[in-house]
Amino acid sequence: MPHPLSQEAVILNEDDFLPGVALDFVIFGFHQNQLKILLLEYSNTALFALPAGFVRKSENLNDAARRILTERTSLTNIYLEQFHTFGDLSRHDAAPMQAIMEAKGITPTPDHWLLRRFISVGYYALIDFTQAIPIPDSLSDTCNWYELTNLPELMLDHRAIIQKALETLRADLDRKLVDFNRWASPLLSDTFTMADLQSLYETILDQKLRRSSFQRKMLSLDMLERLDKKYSGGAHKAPYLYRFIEQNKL
Amino acid sequence: MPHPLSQEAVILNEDDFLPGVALDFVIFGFHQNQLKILLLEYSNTALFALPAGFVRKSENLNDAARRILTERTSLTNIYLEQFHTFGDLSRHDAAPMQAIMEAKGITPTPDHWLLRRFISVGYYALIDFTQAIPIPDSLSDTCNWYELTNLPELMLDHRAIIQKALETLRADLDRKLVDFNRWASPLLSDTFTMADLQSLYETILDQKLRRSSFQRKMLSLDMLERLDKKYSGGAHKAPYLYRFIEQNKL
DNA sequence: TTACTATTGTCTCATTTTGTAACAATAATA
DNA sequence: TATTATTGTTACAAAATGAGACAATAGTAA
Repeated sequence: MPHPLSQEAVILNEDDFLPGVALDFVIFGFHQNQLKILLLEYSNTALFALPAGFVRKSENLNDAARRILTERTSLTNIYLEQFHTFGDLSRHDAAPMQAIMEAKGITPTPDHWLLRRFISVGYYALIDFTQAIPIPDSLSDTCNWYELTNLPELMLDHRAIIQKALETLRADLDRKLVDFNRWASPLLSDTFTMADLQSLYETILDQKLRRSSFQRKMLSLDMLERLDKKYSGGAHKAPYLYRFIEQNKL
Repeated sequence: MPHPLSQEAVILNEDDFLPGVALDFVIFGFHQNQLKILLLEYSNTALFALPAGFVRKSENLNDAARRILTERTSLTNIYLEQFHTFGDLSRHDAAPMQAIMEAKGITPTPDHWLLRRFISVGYYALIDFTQAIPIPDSLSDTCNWYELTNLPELMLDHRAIIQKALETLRADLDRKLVDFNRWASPLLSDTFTMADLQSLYETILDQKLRRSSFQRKMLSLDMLERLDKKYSGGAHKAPYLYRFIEQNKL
């Protein structure tokens, strides 16, 4: 059952959007040692695809990215980063989109604007996937989380786009972690333990980290504020809770 | 005097290109401790701008970038890197382009495609500016090198684009230096001394580096091949010459 | 109450990397 | 032959990181 909000988009009007430009999103969802990705599934086509959208004619590129991200996840104020723009001719294949539209009962003319070539600006986001309410777009049936290690068959070059996003996220992690607290990003809860943070790192980087080195490094970044202890009920010493220092305190 | 090649482009046809997408180029030129940038000047307008271009309908984005770069510099096989895509509404101002066209004797209709909004994909390149033969495009009078530390007034957000390109180049320098020898990039001559290489680094990073540390670091990267000494005629010990190790030897 | 266990915060020491300066080698010149 | 500027390398200090040990402690089991 498509989300009611998505109905209006069926009448997506070519004239409302910048021509030739699309946005593709690699939305990483983290929770308890799991890293997932938000994908759309199209009816009767067995095609999975990254969430995507277009730029309104009087809308900033980055604002369009935030708008679309909110439309798909129901979340606002999300950590969002542009990582690459894709423009190979091999990306252009009208067939999948045509199949998708026909599955929705639409018969596009051969020169329908959605079948034309697009340059695609790639963005990635990182959120807690339990916080989001995935909402399909007008042409898709489902919008769900899939494990990064076990992705279904994807449209066109979408797997390569995911790979590039993951590499960028991994390379940027230290530097961009500071930005997390600029946004009310629901990635970690407001307070968290050092083990929580380490688990986030280990899941994204897909490698074990040394506990003492990790703690030393994180504390040296001067971005964490130590709070009270957390009595978790576990049969062991209680860890401290931490919070990202607010921007105006830095 | 416009270059003869540029005449054909006056009849730049909207139908040949992808709509809505432009490419902007920050072409860094290095030579003997100087870092310059290639800029176009438009007739009777006192407007300077980055070289730019459009993507043909049956051309890869990156191929378009190479083509345009060659058109402006007459150089092929250049180290070229996409760094960001710009899409703010504030970038869209038809007035400068209208002034430029009118200075060329063209009176565009108000909805002329060149006056519309574009999303701009930014690329940077790094070459030896003595190797290039700058060629103006169809709308500009001159195409010349300007010192990075003393740039003229630029159109729109072009100064911010340069700043972003420079930050990216500086951050990528170590990692991307390896790519130099994939291309027959005329940045350093085929063989060079360690001092030459250090001078390149110091000019781009705009900071002095320690000689012994630099040498140690460069040699540890295992990308340089030591050749014979260079007897320069200077009253001092002759330095070794180096060359980037060819890809297939790595 | 008292062991016992799992986890935590911190410390120590070894290793590696980097910063800094010194040194001898040497190619031209005076 | 002495002098000078520059080079390649080494030596040592300082800093960063890797790897493990240790005591502290919150619960559980006896």
